[in-house]
Amino acid sequence: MRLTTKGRFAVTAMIDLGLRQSGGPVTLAAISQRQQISLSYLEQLFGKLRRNELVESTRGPGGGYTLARKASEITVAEIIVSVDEPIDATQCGGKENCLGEGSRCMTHDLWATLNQRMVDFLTSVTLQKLVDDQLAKGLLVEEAPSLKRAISAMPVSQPIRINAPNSVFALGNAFSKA
Amino acid sequence: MRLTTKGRFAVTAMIDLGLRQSGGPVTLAAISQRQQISLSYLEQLFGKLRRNELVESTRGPGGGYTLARKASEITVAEIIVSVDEPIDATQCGGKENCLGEGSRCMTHDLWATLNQRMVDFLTSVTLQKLVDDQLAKGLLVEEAPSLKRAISAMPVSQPIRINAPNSVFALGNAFSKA
DNA sequence: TATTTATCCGAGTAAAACAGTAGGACGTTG
DNA sequence: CAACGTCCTACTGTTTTACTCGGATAAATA
Repeated sequence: MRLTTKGRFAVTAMIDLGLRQSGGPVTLAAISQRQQISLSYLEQLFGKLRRNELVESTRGPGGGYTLARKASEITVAEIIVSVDEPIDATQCGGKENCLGEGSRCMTHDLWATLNQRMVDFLTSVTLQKLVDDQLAKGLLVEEAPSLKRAISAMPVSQPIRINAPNSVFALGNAFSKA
Repeated sequence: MRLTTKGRFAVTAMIDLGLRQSGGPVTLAAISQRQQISLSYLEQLFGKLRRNELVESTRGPGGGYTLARKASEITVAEIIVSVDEPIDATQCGGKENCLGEGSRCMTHDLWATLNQRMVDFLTSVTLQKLVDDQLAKGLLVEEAPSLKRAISAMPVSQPIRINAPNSVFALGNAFSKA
């Protein structure tokens, strides 16, 4: 369970998808524009989401992505582990690297429990809930333009590059130090 | 709230300290040997722990570190934020960088809540509890040798270098993907 | 006073992960 | 076939992680 901007972007994009998929497949280009996430990056993320069977894709014109299941059956935890896939447990996984003794590495249980709490929480939050939250906030989802060619002359806002690993879970402001 | 091996080492070292401080100040060299953490690295960590007033130091021979408070009054959360100090919130902190609209960046509440849950949990765990857990596991804390010079000819086990960022919170095994 | 013990402290470093880009191949639709 | 849109691999710059190194400082002991 790792928590980075990658996971946040994935969740954000999935919300966007959940909000608009009623009108057929949603293109990454559209999500890219709305959410200010670079297209190539989205392609990476959705490749993983598709391989984890959270979304389905249809290619060619008119194509795009749709949710593979109902939004109420997709959890935030699933989204996050899909894109932020866990590297093989380098800690005290199976072997003894802490101290050869029979004792687990002292904090093992602590981290395991913490992780479980995080997973539990994120599992309890469905995509549907996040979508509803957005709708409740008065966000109005305008219909996708039926004219295919109406988009060409849009001012392409430059996506801002933030290149800061872990910039999400610098979530430390909740815990400022005196 | 960031979670790395640095935080884990700090907690581990603090447990070690909590277990042995009854016999006076504990040296980092001793912790280094017992917990297989490099001395220099420990110095870094304890520098932060001291500046955050979780430990106190006495210099010179016979010196070392002691807990600045009772172990029951030190939380794991404090230890972690001390060493893994939060970088300034690069997300959507105060300004609008998500989307200029009035809406917070869609997932803002989600991350804030998750973070709070993590903090709550880690705050609920005291160092005393972890120390007790270790004692309950039958770990026997041998007395520090009263002979000062009895240590010289010990086989110095080479600390293993693991240079793997985030290797702790690859805590993903609890959530393996089908 | 010299030596040993130990904490302090800043700078430096290799490897890794993060956040993204580049360039193209492949499949649909019109 | 051309436009569209997904697919895929590889590459890159930056930041962070996880350390090491060299020395300064302070306190006890010889």
